[in-house]
Amino acid sequence: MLRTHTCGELNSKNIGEKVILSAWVNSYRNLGSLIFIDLRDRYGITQLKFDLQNGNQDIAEVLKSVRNEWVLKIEGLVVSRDEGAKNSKMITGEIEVEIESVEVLNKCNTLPFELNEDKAGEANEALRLQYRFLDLRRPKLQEMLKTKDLVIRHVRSYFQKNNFTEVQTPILANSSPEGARDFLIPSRIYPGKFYALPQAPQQFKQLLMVGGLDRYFQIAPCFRDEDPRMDRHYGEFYQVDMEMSFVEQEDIFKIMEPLMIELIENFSAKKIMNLREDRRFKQISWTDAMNRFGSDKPDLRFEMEIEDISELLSGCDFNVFKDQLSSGGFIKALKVEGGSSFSRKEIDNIIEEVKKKGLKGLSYIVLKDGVSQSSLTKFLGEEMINGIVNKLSAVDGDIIFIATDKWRELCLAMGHLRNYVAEKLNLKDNSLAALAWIVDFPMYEYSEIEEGRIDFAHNPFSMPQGGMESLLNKNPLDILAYQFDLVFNGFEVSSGAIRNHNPELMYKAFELASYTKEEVDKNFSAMINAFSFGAPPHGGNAPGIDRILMVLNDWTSIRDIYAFPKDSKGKDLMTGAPCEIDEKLIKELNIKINKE
RNA sequence: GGAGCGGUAGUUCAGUUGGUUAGAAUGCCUGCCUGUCACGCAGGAGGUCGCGGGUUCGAGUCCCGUCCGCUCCGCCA
Repeated sequence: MLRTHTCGELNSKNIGEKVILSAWVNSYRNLGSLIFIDLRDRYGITQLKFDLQNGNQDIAEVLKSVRNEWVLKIEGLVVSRDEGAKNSKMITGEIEVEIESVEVLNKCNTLPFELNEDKAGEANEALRLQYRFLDLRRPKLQEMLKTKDLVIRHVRSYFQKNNFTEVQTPILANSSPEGARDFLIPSRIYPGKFYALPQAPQQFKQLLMVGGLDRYFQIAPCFRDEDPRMDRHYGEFYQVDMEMSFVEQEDIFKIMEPLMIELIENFSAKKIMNLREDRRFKQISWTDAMNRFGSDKPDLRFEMEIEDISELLSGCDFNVFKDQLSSGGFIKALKVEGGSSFSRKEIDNIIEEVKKKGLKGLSYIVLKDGVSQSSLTKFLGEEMINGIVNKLSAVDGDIIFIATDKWRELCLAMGHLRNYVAEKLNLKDNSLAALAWIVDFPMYEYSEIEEGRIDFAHNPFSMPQGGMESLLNKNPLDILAYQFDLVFNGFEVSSGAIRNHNPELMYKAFELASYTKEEVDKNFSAMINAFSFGAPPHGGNAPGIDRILMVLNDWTSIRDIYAFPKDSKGKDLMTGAPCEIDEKLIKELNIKINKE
């Protein structure tokens, strides 16, 4: 037998028992004639002791040679620690185990980095990734994997309770022309043809609705070959994918909201704010979010709203503003409470920061010692400056930032400014959870690739609000979609939509984005064909499980949420993937490698 | 593809205006130590300062190139 107990469960009730423990050496303290060894497993730490002077000398010799992270099996007697030798910080601190026999189950090389980050700081991530199996021994990562498991269990049981069926959709799927870059898999049986790993089970889950499943969910792997970000893991990630039939947008919200609240309450200490009176989530239209917060994923833990002052300055003589207004641009302002204390250098840094977003300049009004100072005064005059100050209800001690540009660029730049300043002023309070739905996304936008062309703003499969009538009569750029995101502390944690289930509507929707019927048939034949066999109205959404965990735990890197993450260039530093492949296999797949 | 920051002992980092033999903590090795719990004390080993070139009497430090990592932009409906 290798163990009778784990290292986290022995206490004063076990005093007098003979036990067997097998685990890792967390640390050892050789006092000369007495040795203490902390034995660690997933469950905790138990202190072992042995009298080197008076005890069995064979055992003493073994114990003296023991080093960190060796794997030991010991048999011993649970004894009470002397008063004063008890350790209240340890769960097992009332007792210790007197070693009666020891077996070294395995030794350990000198570690490539300190497992205890208190000793030399947390090691370089690349090194930790290379030795991920060691990194995983640290309590922090043990805790993460445990929490992730509990969250997924919670999600599963929630959907099962609500009559959803979990279905596994294919991993070997078709390449789709929309969206992200695909991972391709060459077909051996059909030379020159490829499978693609699904970017999301989007099409399959909609086909499940046509198949009458009514309520589907899956902890679904998704694959996208795009460069990573701190909140975006390279290559693969998991979504809680769900879809429902015979529902409107509100029905999806009503299923998702209690789940999100449960997750936050069960798996974080965050206090949920920003709820409506009826405990429902607030909804902000996309246009509103852009105008007020300069982002389609605003951080709502703090107020600080952007104000439009275009009208106020419509008669101004300042050429920069005048020109922008006359060519359809806007002027927006952001008040930062207490911002008058920013130094000249801090303000310069802030200006540099928003210039990264394409803004040509940023003006400001400082309200200090009862007067307003601004380089704009000589262009706008006292009266207009006062007008701006009044409109923003600014008081002494505040600073107002002002910028002008085309609407979209201006919104995003002001949003970046809002975020940057909030971080600087520590307004992002991690003890809070602010969620909201961003709704009414535009269906179409001007293409960024081709001048004048209209393209889908997001998902071509979303239902346009107003249906066929909108598609026929409205300016495409004014058509909204039943498409929504869930934002949580400034992160987009879910994205969803009511789908377009009507073939005629779908052809028309694609037509407005300059797709011919032939192109639609070619690329989306499975969907369109299925929808012409009595597809029910349906919709759903897909929260990113890793991103939610990241936000819940205030982790600053999504890689921390994976047992075996890729680095930011898509490499697995531990296994070496991706790697070169045997010539034979390549030949069999009928592909050629161009090694230029 | 572009930008910013970084790369010095096994690990985490410091290293001034270019100037003697490149330091600290921790880890590793040896010795001492009976109540430690991040044990303590004493000693020791350990460095191609990412790599290549250049400037200089002299380069970890300055310049050029290059590789690697992280973050951001592009990209990701």
